[in-house]
Amino acid sequence: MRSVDVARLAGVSQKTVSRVLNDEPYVSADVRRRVLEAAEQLGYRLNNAARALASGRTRSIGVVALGTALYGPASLLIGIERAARDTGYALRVVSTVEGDPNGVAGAVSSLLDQGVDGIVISEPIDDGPVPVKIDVPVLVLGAPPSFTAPQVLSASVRAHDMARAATDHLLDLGHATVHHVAGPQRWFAAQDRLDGWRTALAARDAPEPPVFEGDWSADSGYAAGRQLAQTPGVTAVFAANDDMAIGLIRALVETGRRVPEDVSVVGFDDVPVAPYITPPLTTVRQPFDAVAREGLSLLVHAIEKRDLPATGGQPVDLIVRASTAPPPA
Amino acid sequence: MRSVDVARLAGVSQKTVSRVLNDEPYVSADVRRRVLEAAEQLGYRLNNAARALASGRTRSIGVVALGTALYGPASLLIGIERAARDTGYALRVVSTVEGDPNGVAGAVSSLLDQGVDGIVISEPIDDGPVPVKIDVPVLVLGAPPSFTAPQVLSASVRAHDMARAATDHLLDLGHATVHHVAGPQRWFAAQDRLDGWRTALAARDAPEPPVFEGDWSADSGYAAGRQLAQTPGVTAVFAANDDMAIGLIRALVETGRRVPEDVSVVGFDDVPVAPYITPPLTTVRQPFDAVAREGLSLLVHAIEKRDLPATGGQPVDLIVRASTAPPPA
DNA sequence: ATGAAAGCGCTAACAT
DNA sequence: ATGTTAGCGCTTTCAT
Repeated sequence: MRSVDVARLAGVSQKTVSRVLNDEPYVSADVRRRVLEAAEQLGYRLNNAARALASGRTRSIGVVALGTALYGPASLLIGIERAARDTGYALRVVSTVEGDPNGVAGAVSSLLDQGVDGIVISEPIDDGPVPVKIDVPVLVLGAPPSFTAPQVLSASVRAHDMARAATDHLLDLGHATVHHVAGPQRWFAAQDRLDGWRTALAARDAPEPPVFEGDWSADSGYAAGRQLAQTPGVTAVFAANDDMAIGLIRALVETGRRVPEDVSVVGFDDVPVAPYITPPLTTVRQPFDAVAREGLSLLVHAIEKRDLPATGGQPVDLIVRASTAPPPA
Repeated sequence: MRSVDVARLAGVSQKTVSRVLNDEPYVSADVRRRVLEAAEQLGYRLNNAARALASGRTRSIGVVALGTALYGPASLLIGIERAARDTGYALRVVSTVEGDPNGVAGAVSSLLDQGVDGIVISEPIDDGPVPVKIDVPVLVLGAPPSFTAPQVLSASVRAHDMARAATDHLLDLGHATVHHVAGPQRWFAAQDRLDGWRTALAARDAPEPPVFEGDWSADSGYAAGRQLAQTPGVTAVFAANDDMAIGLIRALVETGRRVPEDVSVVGFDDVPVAPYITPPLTTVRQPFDAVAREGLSLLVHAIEKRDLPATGGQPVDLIVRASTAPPPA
């Protein structure tokens, strides 16, 4: 079934059907109603391929996501989906696998093959340059813009500020310094958090202890914890995500350290179980939805060159629970 | 740029370019090489909209996902993406929001508007009938087939068997019965787990205690735990997911019950932090990737009417850690 | 306010 | 093994 069938039934031209279905002006109310009725009756849907071919626009946005169910990336993806839906764009998703040599470049290329009006690269890993010629606007969420494209937009997830707030919280409590269990440094997200931590320490002239680099897993947090437990003078640790914080706490407790009496721990993300582990975890919550909305409105603006909605910066959301306390006397 | 440009550069007809780029037979090696070179040199990509329009196939699969970052749904989505990619289909994602009156029907409709060759409905919520005429094959993951479509396939996530194994484990340990903290019963996934639990109890003639219904959150598990703590005779609890199990354990511990000495707890999912909470959680691991691969190969088969790869059933993966033990004497 | 005609860039069907 | 000819079902452009 095609729009001509609808046209015939409504007694108008095919073009008029097109006008009505695209909400174009200059259609009389009566004709509009008749067309809508005919379409309804026929169960007609516009053919998207034909639309895309004729107009050169696909009305879709491609997302390069990380192929992981980790809370942060997964939440951001959900946020992007919601935001995209609100803008009227469909979503095409490709994910990159860690260690894939093609990485982001391959993912972007596959989106370009599919045809998209814009691309979102969600918290990419630092894979080196992306050697793909991109001719649509690109939004990079949570990484420095480093792509070859006519328009590269970026929206910050403000991980730096949040990491700084987490570290400051510990410093405010009286700790002489704060240790850091970092995420894998190939991730920009991990780099940002480490930088924020570093900035906070520097601002107070606190010594910067060596960093433990994990891989986001509770497993790696646990390993870091075993080492930290043997390191003298550790009274406060900032972990780059909650999972590592949880592994860390487990290691600390197993080796006889009390949390928070002996060692304070702060996580990052505020995963849903954070309030229910022992002890309830102090952490910082990322405004995924706000970041996604803000970023997508930039992207859609770039695609359509339309008016840009104002965006208010999000406050950093530090959630103090029971895993942090002043240092032991 | 169009394929004719490539054809001109390679000195062949446009159709030959089409042949080469679609890996069709009857092209000489030499011509193939020349075409590929010309395409490469021009940075040419096939126009997907034109392809779709001409062929009637979009080479894409639509997914109706749940708009949540919960570990289970998120993992399944990742699995679907990976599996789809392996089959050569692009992915279009729409998510349903809990409580959306349009629900699955709206999501499916939007996929149909976009144009997809097949649809995957991932662990849907029981929203009642889906009043959409679907003319492409539909794969339903983890729910009874209840859609109007020419071909409804379904792949089981085997939650029933897994719930049964979890319950059996507790019964094997000597517990007289097992309490259940269920997921929201509007979710088929929650219904399945409850059924599996019920089946296990019935098979041993164990009494079936009243069920606590949570909402998957640690929060609701905690609430159930506070109540369970006041219920006499509770020595074993099976929670429908790990998050609820974690909240549950917290409540139990807060009210002076030891886990597992007084009360054993089994979760469901094997979230990454499960080994690191206190006590390490006994749980059952879902084979998301296998389910997704199996389901998608069914779907692709239905789309292409091609040979169906053999699929081996997945064994139930019960992971016994420290949260379960025999009942107190 | 509405319509007619001309593509959009491919694939399908049919030559050769 | 390669080329030719028609569409696919819309939107665009230009009339009216």
